[in-house]
Amino acid sequence: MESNDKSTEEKIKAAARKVFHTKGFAGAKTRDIAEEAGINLALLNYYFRSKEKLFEIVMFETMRDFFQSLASAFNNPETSFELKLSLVVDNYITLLSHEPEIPLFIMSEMRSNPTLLVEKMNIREVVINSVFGQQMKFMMAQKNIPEHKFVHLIMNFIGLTVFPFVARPIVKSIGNINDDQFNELMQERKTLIPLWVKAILDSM
Amino acid sequence: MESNDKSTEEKIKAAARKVFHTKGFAGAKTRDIAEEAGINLALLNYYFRSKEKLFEIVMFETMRDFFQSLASAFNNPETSFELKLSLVVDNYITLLSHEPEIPLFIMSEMRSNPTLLVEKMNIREVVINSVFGQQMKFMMAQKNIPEHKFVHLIMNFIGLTVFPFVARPIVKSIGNINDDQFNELMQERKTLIPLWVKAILDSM
DNA sequence: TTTTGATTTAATCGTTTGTTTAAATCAAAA
DNA sequence: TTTTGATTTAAACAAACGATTAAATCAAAA
Repeated sequence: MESNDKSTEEKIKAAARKVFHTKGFAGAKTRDIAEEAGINLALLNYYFRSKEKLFEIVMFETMRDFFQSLASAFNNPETSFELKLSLVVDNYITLLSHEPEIPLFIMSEMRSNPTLLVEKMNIREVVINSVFGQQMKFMMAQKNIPEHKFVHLIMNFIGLTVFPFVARPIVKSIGNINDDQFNELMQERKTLIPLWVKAILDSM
Repeated sequence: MESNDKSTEEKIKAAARKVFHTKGFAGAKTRDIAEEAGINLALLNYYFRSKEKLFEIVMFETMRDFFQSLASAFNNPETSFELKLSLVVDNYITLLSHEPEIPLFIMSEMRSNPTLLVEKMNIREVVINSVFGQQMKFMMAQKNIPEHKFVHLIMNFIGLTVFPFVARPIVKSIGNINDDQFNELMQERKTLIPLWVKAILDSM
């Protein structure tokens, strides 16, 4: 009973994750999720009280997946700034190669829910107070780069990594490539992005 | 009569643009649009046949705005590669400072409509066959940069420019800044991004 | 076996939402 | 002024959708 419980609940959650990620909250219909999970519509409301409740769970777990790999890699005190850079890029591209819809999903839903989601997991703390953040500020001080450029560099770093997944249809069109070739390009970026970030740093 | 026609039709289209841009197709309700336009609900179907039809018009005009400034700047044969780079970045950041929701809107709707929209305005032609594209390939040849890196460079260039607007809530949170300060940062990027792109090119 | 509580289903309810209809209003032409 | 056609509105329809209900099923405990 218990094992089947978990299985059904997980099955619904996995289906909800898939449908919410690809269609967004407003575009996802409870009947779509039920069909995707292979269950009756009423089961969805039996396990989770409502569409909203189910969505909150999916959103929370998605953001956890998305920011947790960042946070853990950012706070390893053993590794150098350069190594952490490579590790984070590697983690992200690996994660997004399996679930490429995550960034667009998060950004889209944030536009409807501007403050609430950002505050829940306070990204500012994760980024600024992390070992990585401190190492980066130290390096900027060494190179006489003004403090306010910190945000620019974070934007560049995350943008170079995440943007291709957000703009995947356009990228595939411009490069005239399929999904496999797109993933190959992203694998290449694991080594290229750290080089580019360093080049940007040196140019400032 | 005629002048009032146009005025009402434009008023509806402007309202639709605003609501579609911020809520997406599925999240936008025809009643929201009617209220935003200050008109009766039935008027929407009187001027435009349906929600879908109205959406198609908004989407077409939005993509035209978004890619046309690109295309025209890309195909000026007078300007050098470096100057074109600066002009395109400047155009884009100016446009997006006024309508920051456009990129997220386009990307979100593409996920529901993968092929149709990309094919309509064939971005590949605009980018690859443009003077800018040819100048870039020439420069890459001079620097012995392998051809397949072309897509990487385009991703970097557009990503550095567009991504901050897509991730605006997160950027504002990380930088602990308000909308005005965000726009200031974007103004700075008008001069910074061309420098960074050159730094990236030199590192390859 | 019978009982009990959890799980699953079919059917339906009430609201939202896109669209239509029929009538009212208005501005210009006759 | 009357007429005509375009414009606008109030009201309602029909389908989609989120949620609930009541009954059926099933697995384990008594």
